[in-house]
Amino acid sequence: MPELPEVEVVRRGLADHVVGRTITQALLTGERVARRHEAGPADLMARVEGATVLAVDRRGKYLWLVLDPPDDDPHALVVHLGMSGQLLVQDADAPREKHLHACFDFADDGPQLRFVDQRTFGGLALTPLHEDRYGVPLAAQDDPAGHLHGIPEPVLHIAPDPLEPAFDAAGVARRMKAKGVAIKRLLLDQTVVSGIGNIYADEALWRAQVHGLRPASALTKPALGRLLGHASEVMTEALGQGGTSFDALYVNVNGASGYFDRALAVYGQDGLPCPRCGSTVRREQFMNRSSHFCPRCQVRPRGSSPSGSSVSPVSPVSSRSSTRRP
DNA sequence: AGTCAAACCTGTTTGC
DNA sequence: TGCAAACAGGTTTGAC
Repeated sequence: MPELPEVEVVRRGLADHVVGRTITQALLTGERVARRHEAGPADLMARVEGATVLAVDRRGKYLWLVLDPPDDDPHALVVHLGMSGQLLVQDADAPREKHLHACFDFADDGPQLRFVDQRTFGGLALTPLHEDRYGVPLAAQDDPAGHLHGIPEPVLHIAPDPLEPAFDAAGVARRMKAKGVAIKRLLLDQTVVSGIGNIYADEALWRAQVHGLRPASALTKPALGRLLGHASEVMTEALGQGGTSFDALYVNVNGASGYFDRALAVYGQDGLPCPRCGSTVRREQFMNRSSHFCPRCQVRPRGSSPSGSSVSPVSPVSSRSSTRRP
């Protein structure tokens, strides 16, 4: 479940279902799921045994279980869902998923935590926590339980996401303004701002009426600030709908889908009318991925092919075409 | 340094 | 109908 709202849905599910529980056994299948864990899957399995889950934190698309291990050396179990990863809370006797790669049992004999991943771009790693470069304190004073927070090693290079207190929109806008690269590239660059993927990049650009190929330096700082505001807003709205899912691959810890796909303006809507002006939404390849945009609301920068002089005015419409999902 | 394509995978949809 | 190609929410790597 890739982008920020979907990962946050999972984080909340884990906070409800695994915090406070003690792991009695971990079972990882194959080498690949722990390929980012230097010491290998056997080491990971051995070291989480007996650990209690203190909290579940997230930055961008990364999430991690803060562990209180028996040897008192604070660590986090970092999870990235990749393109198709799922964390599921399942009864121990529930059938084994086809792409199950990791399974955690708890001392209370309650439901298991399972990591299921069809495409195996996701994975698990056990790493120490570090002081944040961006302002999250290693020991969170405002945590009533006194739990250790901070940022795990594989997440240190990731910038804050728009939904966390450490996010500095003006600072990000300033950094973007200094670059001559396409604005969509920066929205997707997790070291500039994290959590935004292909869906919410396209939706934020549409809301801001900016074409993704526009050089960031050609936008004003206020315009960049507005774009980041739209990104934050669209992801908050998606979170309120349980995230975006087109199929059963993107589900919460209970296996349920979110509903934000019904509210998408451009992503996956090629050939359908723009909800704002009625022009036909286009899909084009740029940056090696599909980009969806309204050719009228989002003016292509000069010089980018195909030459964009063929945009004809279309009278505004007040409601969506019937070809859209009702 | 910055940009691009390829690589990592499996499954589904689309096109001939 | 069958088969192949294209495509999918992400990140990292290495080659220019």
